[in-house]
Amino acid sequence: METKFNPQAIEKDIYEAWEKSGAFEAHREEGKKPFTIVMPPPNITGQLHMGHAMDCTLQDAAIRYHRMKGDPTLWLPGTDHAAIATEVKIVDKMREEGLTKESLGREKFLERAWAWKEQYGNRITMQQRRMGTSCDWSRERFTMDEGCSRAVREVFCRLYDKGLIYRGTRLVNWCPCCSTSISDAEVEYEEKDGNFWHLYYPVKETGEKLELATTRPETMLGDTAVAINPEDERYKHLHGCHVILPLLNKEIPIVLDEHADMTKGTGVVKITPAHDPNDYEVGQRHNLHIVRVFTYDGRMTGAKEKQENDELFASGKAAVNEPVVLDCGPYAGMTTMEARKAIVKDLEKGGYLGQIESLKHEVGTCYRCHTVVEPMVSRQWFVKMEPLARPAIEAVETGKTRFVPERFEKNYFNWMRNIRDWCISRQLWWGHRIPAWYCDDCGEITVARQDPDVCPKCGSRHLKQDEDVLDTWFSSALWPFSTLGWPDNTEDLKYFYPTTMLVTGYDIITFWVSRMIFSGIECMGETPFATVLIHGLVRDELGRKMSKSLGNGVDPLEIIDQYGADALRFSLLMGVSPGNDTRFSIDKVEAARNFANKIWNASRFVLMNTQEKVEINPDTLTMADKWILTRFEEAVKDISAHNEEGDFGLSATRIYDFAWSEFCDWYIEMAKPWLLGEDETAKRNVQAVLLYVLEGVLKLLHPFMPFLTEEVYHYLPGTEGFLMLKPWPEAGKWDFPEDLRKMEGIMEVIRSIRNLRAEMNVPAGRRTRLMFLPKEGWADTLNHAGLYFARLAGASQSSLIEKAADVTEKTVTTVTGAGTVYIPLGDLVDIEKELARLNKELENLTKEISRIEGKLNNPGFVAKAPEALVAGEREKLQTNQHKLEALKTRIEELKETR
RNA sequence: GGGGUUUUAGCUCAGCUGGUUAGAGCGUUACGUUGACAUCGUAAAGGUCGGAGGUUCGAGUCCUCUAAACCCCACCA
Repeated sequence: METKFNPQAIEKDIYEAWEKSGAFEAHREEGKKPFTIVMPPPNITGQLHMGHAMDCTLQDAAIRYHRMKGDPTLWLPGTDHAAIATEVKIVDKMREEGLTKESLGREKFLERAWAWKEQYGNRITMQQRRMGTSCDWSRERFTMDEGCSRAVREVFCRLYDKGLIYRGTRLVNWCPCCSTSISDAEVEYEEKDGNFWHLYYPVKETGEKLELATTRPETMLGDTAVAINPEDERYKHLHGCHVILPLLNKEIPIVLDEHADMTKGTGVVKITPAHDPNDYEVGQRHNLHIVRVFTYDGRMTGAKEKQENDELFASGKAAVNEPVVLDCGPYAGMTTMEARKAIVKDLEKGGYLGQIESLKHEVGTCYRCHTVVEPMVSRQWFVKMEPLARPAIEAVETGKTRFVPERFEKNYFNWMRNIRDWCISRQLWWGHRIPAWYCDDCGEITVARQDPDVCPKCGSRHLKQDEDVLDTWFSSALWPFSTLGWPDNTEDLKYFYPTTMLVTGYDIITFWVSRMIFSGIECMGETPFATVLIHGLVRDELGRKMSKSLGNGVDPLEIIDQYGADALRFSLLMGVSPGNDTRFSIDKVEAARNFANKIWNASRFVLMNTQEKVEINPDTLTMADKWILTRFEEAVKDISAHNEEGDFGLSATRIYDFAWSEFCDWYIEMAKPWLLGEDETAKRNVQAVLLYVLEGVLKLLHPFMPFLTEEVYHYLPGTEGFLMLKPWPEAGKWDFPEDLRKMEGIMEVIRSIRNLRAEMNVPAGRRTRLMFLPKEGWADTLNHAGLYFARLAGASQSSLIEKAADVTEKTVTTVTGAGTVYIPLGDLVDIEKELARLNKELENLTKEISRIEGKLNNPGFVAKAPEALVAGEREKLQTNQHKLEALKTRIEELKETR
């Protein structure tokens, strides 16, 4: 073994060996409860980032832990086609070549998209392999593969047949840049500077000027009413009147509606049903015309759009509330921002413009391209949410699905209880095409599992499939069961559904988690997972979100190349608590790398001293052996418990502390004298314990640092096969509380001596004699610890004395729970300094004693605190009183000698 | 407007159902290469746990109020 752990040299080989051997593959074992995770499928848009790395690490830790525990485990991987995100990327790339979607045509475009999927999908799975991901690649899926597509179509048809999917003309969020509708969840709000333009609309009947305010004057061409509150005293006289819409000179009604808030502005609102969600609803209530003035790519409509629209109406195929399109005349073809300027200017000219206030307001933007979204009335497909949301809410209320940490339930409920119908159609080409056909002859809509040849109503062959595709989340919503073979009732589906745990970030609870829950209940009759383990975001060193635009993203692969996958994984777990964001820093990675190296070298040490497998002989164990075995089992219990809870941050910290501080810094150091000594029994003892605990440490650490532990395991004598398939350590074999107590007493003595030596500036190389005046019950233990004092406390010789008076030389002293330690230091001892030091110790001790006494003299404490606690305090008091006595005696002695 | 998170050592963060003198890593200081490891060891300095009340024998931990930072949802014509 090399003196340094070199991850680059081993990771690739180990991963290939694992994968080739089939170690990742899931096996159904009837009668045993499986542990199942479906991996959140990364988008095929690019490459993995730190968020994926964390997601992946958490899942792999859970999977490896359960695999070692003997649960049949399935971790099902895959990728997501990410309709809009991928399409945007492909179009961008085409633009560089001077191509457009339209010039290429749908078919050619899709060819490109599949090629893209091939390239980037593979790149992602390669990256996942580098992370050490132990998922079952034989079951890898893609949201647009044949099976998933079949599931999508099946769900679409079922919901359609039940009336839960419908086509309707509604106001939707429209991204003019991506040129598609997007769902409510895909709108992000950003604060932007804007203005409040006050406008005057003349009242036809009275001639007065009605003042109102708007943030979007360019929509005024589409106004089909103004609203006032029915209760508003200021405008009672206007009930039933009309206003003349400036610029267009068009008469529109004044309607009475609650939406008009008397306390805001003038209490008058202009109503643009085609381009504002609230106005749309007002329009529905009052049966207003809907006039569309924007094109789908964000410009003002003109003669061309109007003509198309007129033709639609003429053909009789217009929807019930199909909007009318306005030819905006001089504004036609302008972008909305250009039109805004022009219209404001013209309003001013006409004397219709009042004051302009500036304000900040939240503006909806597209989550993909951050273009301001335009609410638009258009014909889309929707999922009726209310009936689906109800059981999904109940599933979480009743605990069938549990969020960890629990607080994220509130997010979920908040979203689900205020849910609106889900717009699922997208005006894109990359995705699952909507399985609906329109008959050119009779207008019948056919939704079918199999592509129809003829119209089932009129028998016509002139069928056209809907041009749109489905929202990418429609297929991801089915992921927990579509990937297991649904709609067929496969063996995998029967055995692994519902899955055990879903691991994901809090940012996609609404997008994804909620939709999987209602889809699972709807299609499978059962919630798709028992636990949702939520983690936070990985931020940069300054706490900022990692993003392309900031250029502060860190590529996981670069970190792996430099420090190894284990270091990266461990750094993403250490000190992380569930649901909270974490900052990525190279310092943490280095700390993790150092830890890996520490384990490597500890293993190297054990192996240099142990050539063959040695079994533990319980009869010959020393105090130190029993101590480490007991502490090991405590670590096993704690780590197992944290793993069960999905609290891997605590597990990682615990194994770090146990391995480094207790095993390396203490036990290995205490083992050295025995290994170098003559006593063969003692030597074998220590070898056995070293091997045993090391193997245990490797197992406990394996879920977090799989490569290192697997590699080292192979060097251990008497091992064969993969560590990843070995059983998880069990506690319950070793428990020596008495030796634990003694050992800790000795450790305190050693620490005190080291402390004293440092304080007295004793050169590290200078060995000194030690004399102990033991406290009752400790003589034997101290006597047997000579080797440890020699090794760990710089003792040349240690001996017991019976009374303080036996000390005849100049010494410094430290008082411990096990007794008083005298260190003859000759010339190094300055009596005055020593007295000052001891007096300070005395002071501290006195304070501590009075604190405990205060506690014990409190009748409430003695009466109400648990007995064990009170007893503990009493014992502590006693120990400290002993120390105090010893200290006082020592001070007196010193005073005499001066 | 509704909801949530965070606030603990110079920095990054742990601290489970309230119970030793509040911990770790990094950084700082001093000493140290004793054959596993300088990607190391030993020791030290550093915190009235954002503030104010309260509950309790006992509060970093529970409750109320409050301050600051951040996030989610809804809305702003």
